[in-house]
Amino acid sequence: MHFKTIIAKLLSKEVSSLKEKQIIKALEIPPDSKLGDYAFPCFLLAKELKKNPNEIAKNLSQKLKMPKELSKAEAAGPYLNFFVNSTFLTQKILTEIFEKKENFGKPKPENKKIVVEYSQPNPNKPLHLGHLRNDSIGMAFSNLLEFYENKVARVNIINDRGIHICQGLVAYKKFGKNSTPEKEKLKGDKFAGKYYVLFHEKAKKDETLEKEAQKMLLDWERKDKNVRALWKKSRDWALEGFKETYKTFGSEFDKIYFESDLYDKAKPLIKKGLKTGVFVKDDKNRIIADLEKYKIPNKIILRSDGSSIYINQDMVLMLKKFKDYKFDESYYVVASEQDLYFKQLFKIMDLLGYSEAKKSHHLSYGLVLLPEGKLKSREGNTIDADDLIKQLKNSAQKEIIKRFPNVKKDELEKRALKIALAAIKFSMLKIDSKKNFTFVPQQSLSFEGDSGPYLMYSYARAKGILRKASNPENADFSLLKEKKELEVIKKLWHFKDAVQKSRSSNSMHHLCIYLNELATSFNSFYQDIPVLNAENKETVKARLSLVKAFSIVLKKALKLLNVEPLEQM
RNA sequence: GGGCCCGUGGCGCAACGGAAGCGCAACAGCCUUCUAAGCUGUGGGUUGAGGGUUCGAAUCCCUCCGGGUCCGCCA
Repeated sequence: MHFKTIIAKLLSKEVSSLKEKQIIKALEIPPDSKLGDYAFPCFLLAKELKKNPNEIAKNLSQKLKMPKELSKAEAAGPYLNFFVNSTFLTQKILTEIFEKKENFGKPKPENKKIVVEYSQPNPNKPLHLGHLRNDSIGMAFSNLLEFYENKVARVNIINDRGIHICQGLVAYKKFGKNSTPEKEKLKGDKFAGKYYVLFHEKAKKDETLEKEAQKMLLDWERKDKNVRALWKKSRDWALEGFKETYKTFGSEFDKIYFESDLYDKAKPLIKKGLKTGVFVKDDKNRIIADLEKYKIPNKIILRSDGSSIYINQDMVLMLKKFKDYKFDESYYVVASEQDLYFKQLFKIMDLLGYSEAKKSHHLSYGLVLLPEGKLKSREGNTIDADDLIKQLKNSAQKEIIKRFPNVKKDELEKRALKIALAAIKFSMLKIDSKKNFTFVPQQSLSFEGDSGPYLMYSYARAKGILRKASNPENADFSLLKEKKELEVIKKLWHFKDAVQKSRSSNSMHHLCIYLNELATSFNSFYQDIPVLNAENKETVKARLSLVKAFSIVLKKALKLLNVEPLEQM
């Protein structure tokens, strides 16, 4: 039985006016665990009892008789604070962890099919800091959904069509001299990006370039052989580059969709919309979705010349995803700039009669900013994903060499990369996803304090102890009575709450903040309480069990965040 | 002009309507004992401003101020 239910049963005997359910709802978790594990706010009874809450709390604390699961109830001002029986809790939590292992803290299974779309790179620009936040969220959220026993499809969409693509191609054709990424020793996405930037430099002085790009777009749509061949070559270069970064960063996809396959397949949808009056022709001969009656700005669906608008491909893609995965839920991990766009997309598809729309959710996250302002790749005010990873990896290497001067080169590389990625991912996930993220290098890249490496370090310390001992069998958990031991156990107990908070708010920061608290409690324990040198063998075994339990939960949680822990660092 | 989001100690961030916390930075300590990427302590906040609702507001409502973002025959 859950502790809340036990407390509610206990209280409802004394407080006839409140039903058990109401009490369960009213129970809170005190801000500091020193105050208690659960709190009942006695304001709720003040009116009907005509007493002040402090008095009520005091009276109740004297009257209540504790069952075995609880140790005491203490009045603290207007709150009646309950303490769980720590021996009971320790036994329960540790037993559960060893039984369930990485399934400890698993919430009630949802058993749904879910599609998560994220990353959405642009083939004319290398991946940057914004993608790293996007991918971090997309991967971690997908992992979380899998923990709920959902079948998750991670998908990506490449916007490989349109005038911006042709701009890069024009520049390449004119100035590229049939060069290749190999010849210039550039990663494919960097190579493609170079010509896109070059186009905009040259186009400032030469207006014919823009016209050439427009002409190329028409040729592309006509499926001109030469244009298509060039286009495909360039796109594949970019994709090769992305693939490399994804592999390094740990972004994985079950499927990659291409806008070029989708953009012109919306005709039936548009026909349907016109027939049902969802779409109308406006005075400029454009087809628009009339959304004003829903207090959403109208959306253009087709240009006056009949050519496609970006949203066409997303309309098609939603149905394609459903065809491919029969999803119960579909998430779009896209920055908050596009809040309105997704409102429009979902409304339009809903009006067209597709129930997929109601299953679709925009997982909107705040922009990534630099202290000096917004990222603007065209103006060079950007942070390249590969560069950032490399830079962090270098500083991680330096730290490792300080500690292990004789570490082998490949081991050094491996560890440094994992530490670098942990730093990046954690710094991006620990902030409420709807909030803007200000990237302050000195802080975001820190290996200290509230950071990914801090968590890994705690894990490595735990593993360090476990390596030096044999597996603790038949430990007597009741020997764990130290305050610092109990603090860790209580944190382990709260793992599930953190998972559920992250799920219900669509933000991984709850889990991150929890993990930092968990690791802090462990480090404090580590500092004060000897494990291998405890006073007797039985205590050694009990403490080893605690260390092991901690390592199991932390490892699982890090994996949810898509952070790979190190056994040694 | 309208919509959405945000405003919490110097900086970056937490806080189911309930008892303002964490990390950097600053200052003072702790390595002959399981990894000091750590631990312990000190200082620092009328939660942008003003009203309202409530026993109780950082949190909900209104007004204002500041910042971001969107409102394209761009993607």
